[in-house]
Amino acid sequence: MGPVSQDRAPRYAAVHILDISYPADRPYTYRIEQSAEDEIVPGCFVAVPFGGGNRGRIGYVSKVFSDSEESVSSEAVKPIHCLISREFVLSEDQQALCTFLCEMTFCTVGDAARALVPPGVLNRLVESYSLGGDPQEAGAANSKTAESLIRLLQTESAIRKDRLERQYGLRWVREADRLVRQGILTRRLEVRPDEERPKEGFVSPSLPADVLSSLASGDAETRKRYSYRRRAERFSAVLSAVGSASGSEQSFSEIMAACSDLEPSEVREAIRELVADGFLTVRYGEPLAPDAEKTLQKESAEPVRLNPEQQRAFEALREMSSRETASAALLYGVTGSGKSLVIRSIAESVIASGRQVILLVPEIALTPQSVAVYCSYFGNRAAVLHSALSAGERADVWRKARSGAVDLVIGTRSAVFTPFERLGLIVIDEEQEHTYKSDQSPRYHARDVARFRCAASRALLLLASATPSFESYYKAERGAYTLLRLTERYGGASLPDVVLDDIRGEITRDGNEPLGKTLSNYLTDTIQKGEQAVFFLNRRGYHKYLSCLSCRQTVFCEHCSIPMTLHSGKGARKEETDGIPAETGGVLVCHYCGARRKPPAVCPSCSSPYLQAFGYGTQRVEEELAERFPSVRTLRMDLDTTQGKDAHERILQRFRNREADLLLGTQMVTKGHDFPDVTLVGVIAADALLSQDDFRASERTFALLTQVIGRAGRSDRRGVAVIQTYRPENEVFRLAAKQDYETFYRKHIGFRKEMVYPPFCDIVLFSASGKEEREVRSAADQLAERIASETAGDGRFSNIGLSMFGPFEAPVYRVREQYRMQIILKCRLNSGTRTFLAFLLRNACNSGRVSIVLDCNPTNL
DNA sequence: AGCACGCCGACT
DNA sequence: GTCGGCGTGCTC
Repeated sequence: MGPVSQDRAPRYAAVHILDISYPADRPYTYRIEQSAEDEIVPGCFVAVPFGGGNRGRIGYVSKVFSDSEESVSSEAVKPIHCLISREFVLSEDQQALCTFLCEMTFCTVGDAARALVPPGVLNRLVESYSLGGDPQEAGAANSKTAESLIRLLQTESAIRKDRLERQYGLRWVREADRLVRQGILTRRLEVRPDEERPKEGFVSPSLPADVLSSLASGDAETRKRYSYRRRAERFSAVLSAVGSASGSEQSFSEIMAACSDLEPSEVREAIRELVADGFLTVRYGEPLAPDAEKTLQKESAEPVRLNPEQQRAFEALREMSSRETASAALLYGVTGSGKSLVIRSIAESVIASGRQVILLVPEIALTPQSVAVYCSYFGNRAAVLHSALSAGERADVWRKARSGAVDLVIGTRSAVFTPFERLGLIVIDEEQEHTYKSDQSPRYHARDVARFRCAASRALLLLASATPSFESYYKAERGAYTLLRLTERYGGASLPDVVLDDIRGEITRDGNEPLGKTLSNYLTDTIQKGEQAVFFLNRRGYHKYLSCLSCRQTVFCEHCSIPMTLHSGKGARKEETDGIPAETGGVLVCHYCGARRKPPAVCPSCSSPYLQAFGYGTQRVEEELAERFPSVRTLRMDLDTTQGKDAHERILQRFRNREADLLLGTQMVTKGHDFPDVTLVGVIAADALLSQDDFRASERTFALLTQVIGRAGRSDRRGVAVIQTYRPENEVFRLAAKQDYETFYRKHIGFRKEMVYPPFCDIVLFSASGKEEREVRSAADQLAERIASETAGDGRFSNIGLSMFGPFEAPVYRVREQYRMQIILKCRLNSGTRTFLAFLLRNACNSGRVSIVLDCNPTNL
C-alpha cells in the first residue's frame, strides 16, 4: 500500500462525553476529518455533536484508531466538530491517571479528565443560532415567540444560546431548537480560542476608600458632600466591601463573598448603579499583580539549620529520594518538633537534583507563613494554587508547571494533579485532614492520587503529621511507609500544662453560660501578665437553637432536617440590627444549606409565643467576653468573619501584632499558626467534638485537641490549656492532654480491628437522593436487594466478600429539599469488588428523579 | 446528564 | 381541536 492510500484510511476517535451519567459513559466512536488528523490525539478534548438533536457537547479522546485496527460499527458515525484546545491536552501520564481515577472513584471518564485540566478550559463551547435554510420557510413561523425570534435574528444575524437564555428565558431556546428542526434556523457550534478567556470584572473606588466607608456607614455629612442619595442596604454593603479592601481593586467574586447576605444579581446591579453614579470604576481583564507579592509579608528564608533528630529524618528522606524508585514515608513529629524544616530541606534537595515538588496543605488561607517562606525562597520558581484564584490564574500555573517554568507548587487538594513532568516529591502536610478527600465527583483522596503519581514517576511521597490518620500510621507500622519520628519539641519549648476542667454542675447543659470559673480565672491572669490567649469553640453563630417552651419543638430549616442556628445578625447588616437585642434581631441560619430567615414570633408548630434560645456559639461567647472582661480585646475568627478577601490573614496579622489579647474561633484557630505570646488555650466545649456519630470521631477530637493545645507556650514561657468538659475522665481527652499519640493509637486501633473499620477494611457508601421521598427509599431498597441477591450463594458475584448495612436515612435525612438514604458496605476494595461496584452503579435504577452515587472511604459518614 | 419521542389534562 | 405537562429510553 502506498503512502497516499494509507493517508486515506479513515481515522476514528473513541470519545467520552463530559457531563454524562455513569451508565451512559462509554467510548463513542467519531470520525476524524482528514484536515484534523494531526491535532486529534489521545488525551485531547473535542467538541462533538451528540444525541438525537446533535447538541454540542465536549468529549475527551481516549483513543485514536483506523478501522483496520478495529472494526467500526455500521451505525452512522458522526464527525468530530473541532478541537477544544491545542494547549490543554493530557499527557500519557495524565491519561493513565485519568483511567486510575475512574477505576478508583467510580466516576465517569469525563469527570476524571476534567479534574486534570484547569477549570474554565472546558467552558468554551458556544452554540449560536442564525437564520438559515429557505427564507420563505420563515413565513411559516407558527407562534408569537417564533416570529419575534426571527425578527430578532434579522437584525442580529446570529445570537448565542447562553445570551438567548439569559435575556429571554428557556422558552425562547426551546423555540429556537424547534425552528432548527423545521429547517428555519441553523445552529452553529463554536469554540472560543485559548487566549480568549472570560474576563473577570474588577471594581475599584473612584473616591478615596475612607470616603466610601463613610458613605457606607451612612455618615450624613459625607453623603451630602458627595450628593450620595442611595439608601438601599445593598449599596452600603457593596461600598463598604470595596472600601475595606486592602488592595486597590477587588474582583466581582470577592465582593460577592463579602456581601454574602445579598444575591449575586443584587450585587451586580448595585455595582452597575454605583458605577453610573461615579462612585466606582469597573475594569474587565486579568488581576493586576499576583497576590503572593502584595499580601504575604516577606519571610526571610534563612538557611535551614536542623537539629540532630531532624537531620537524621532529612538524611533518610534524601536517601529514599535519590534511589529514584517509588517510595513513601510518614514523618510523624510532635507539635513543635519542626516538621516543616525537614519538609523544606527535602523539597530543596529534590529541586536541586532537577526534579519537581508538589506540597499539599489543608487550606492555603490558614498557612500564609509557610507559603511566604517558600515563595520568598524559590521566588518565581514557586507557584501557589488555591480556591480564590481565577480560572485564568490557575491555567497559568498549569502551563508553567507543564513547561517546567516552576519547580514547586504549593496548594490544596487539587494541586495533586499539577502536571509536572519530572515529579520528584509530593508532600502532604497534616495528612490526616479531611480536606484531602474530595466530596464531589471525582471523589478521590489526594493521598491515593499522590501514591499513584509517585509510583508512576518513581518519586517520593512524604506524609507529615503530629497526629497521623490511623490508616497511614498502620501502614507505617507494617512497613509500607518508612516511619520517621521527631520526638523533641524544637528549641526546647515545653508542652503546656493541661487542665481537664470538669464543668458538670457549674454550667448547665443547655445553658447559655460558656465560660467556667477556671477558664475565666486563667484568662484574667494571662491578660494581667500581658500575654495572649486562644479560645476554641467548634460552633459558630450566636445561639445553637431556638426552641419552644410550650411544645419543646426546635425551629428547623424548611429545606433540611436540621435545627437552625441563631446568629446575631451583626456585621454586614449593621444599621439594621445594631442595638437591637439579639433575641429579637437575629437571623436564623441553616448551616447545611445556608438558608436564612427571621426568627418567627410564634412557634411554627404550636403558635406559642414562648420561644427561647439555647446553647451558644462563637458570637455569643464574644459578647459574653465583652461583658465580663471589658478590657480584653477579642478577635473572632470563624466562617462568618472570614468571608472577604484576605480576611483570615488580616485577623491573624492583627492578633500577631498584639492588636488583640484573645483570638476566639472555630477549627481554624487550631491550625499551625505560631503566636509566641500565647500562653493560654481554652477549649470551650470539648464534648461537642466527640459527639459526632462517626467511627473517626475520637481520632478527629484527638487531633484537634493536640493541635490547639500545641498553640500554647511554644517559646520560653510555659503555657496552660484548659479543656472544659463534662467527661474529664474520657481517655481521648487524657491522652490528648499528654500529647501521647502512640498510646492513643495503640488503644484505638484495637477498636478499629474489632469492629472491622479502616484500615482493616474499606468502607463503600452508596447514597440515593432525590426530592421524592418514596422514590428515594424504594431506590435504596432495590439497590440493597440487588446487592444481597448478587452476592448470595447463587448470585453472579457470590465470590465477593462484603457486609452490608442499611439502607438507612443519612445522618441529616433532608438537605436542600433532597431526601437521602444510605447503604454502607464493608469490604476489601480489590479488582473483584471494584468490578461488582461498577456493575451495580451501571445498572442502578437511575430512574430519573433519584440519583445514586458511590463514595469509597468517605471521610464523614 | 440532556434530549427526543410519546401519551394524557387545560386552553384557544 | 392544540399546547405542553413530564414519564421512558437512547446517545457513536
